[in-house]
Amino acid sequence: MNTKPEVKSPPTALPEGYVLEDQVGHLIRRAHQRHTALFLAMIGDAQVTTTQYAALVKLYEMGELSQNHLGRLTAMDPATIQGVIRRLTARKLISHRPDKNDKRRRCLSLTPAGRELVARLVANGPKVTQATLDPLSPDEQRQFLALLKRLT
Amino acid sequence: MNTKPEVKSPPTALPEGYVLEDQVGHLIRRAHQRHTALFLAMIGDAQVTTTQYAALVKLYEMGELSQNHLGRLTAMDPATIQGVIRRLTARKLISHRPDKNDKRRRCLSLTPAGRELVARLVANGPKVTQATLDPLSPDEQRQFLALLKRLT
DNA sequence: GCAGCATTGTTTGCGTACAAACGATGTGTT
DNA sequence: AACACATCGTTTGTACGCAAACAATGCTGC
Repeated sequence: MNTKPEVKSPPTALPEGYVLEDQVGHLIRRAHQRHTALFLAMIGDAQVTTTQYAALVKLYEMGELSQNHLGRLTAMDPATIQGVIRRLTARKLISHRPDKNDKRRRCLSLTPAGRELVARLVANGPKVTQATLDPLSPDEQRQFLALLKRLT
Repeated sequence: MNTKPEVKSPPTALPEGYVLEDQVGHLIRRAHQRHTALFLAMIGDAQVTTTQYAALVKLYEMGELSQNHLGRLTAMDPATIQGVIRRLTARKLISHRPDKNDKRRRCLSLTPAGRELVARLVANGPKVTQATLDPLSPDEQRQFLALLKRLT
């Protein structure tokens, strides 16, 4: 028993009522962790991450897109979307061809396998959303989503 | 003639009302991105990330902690907290000594420089929180935090 | 035409985030 | 004591996330 029972108050106290666990940033981070875990557990056997899923769904929805444009639509910067697309291309879920009018661009689109995968995974999308929001009542879920949407 | 001008509707439509941008996961991810950006811009000149800040504040508050224990208190798994502590130790903000009773443990604590830094940064903590929640009214902020807290 | 500026995509470097496997140590059971 | 099992911290490998710098290409104004 060498640990002193009272290590409680630091030399300088934290600001009144400042509790790390109650800070928005910390709560958002933990909610994000929880959602990611639920997603990976529920989305299906395919090894697809949340960001990969977002890219695939957006391509499914929009058809052909340039890489940076897709990144903007899914909130990924150019360096990040580059890696995501590289991995999905390596798995033959995405194909690309040069743009006719703009030699800088890569026109991205889903392969048949990619379309098939999205069609299969998207059925589980709402289930993941529901599981994430499960601790809240339907009314609270609507409130939460409305407020969260304004914080972006 | 196989070039179809209309790439609009995918071979199989997405589920009714399924909009990627409205999914909780996507919204939480973007809120997290926004908060991180605000934090880095507002927390001060010190090059400290959100997770490093969490570790430092928790050590300030609790005194001496083992590495994994600190990880649990800040929602980081052993592999993640290891990297965080390694970097903070390299910057001489954290020191460690072996535990007398348990040879597996590293007893972590803040150095004087670490305590000084926390005391300085923590003053900006509430400002970051406020900036993050700024789009909401005070009432909405309370609602949002109460709901968010239940999603963890 | 062309000079300046913007955009596209790439690379490097750093920092989370987590799964999986590992060696060392602690603990509880028999 | 010996065994099984849990916990502590580490390492490796993969995947975001972003800053910064870069070359290639496009665009706009003069």
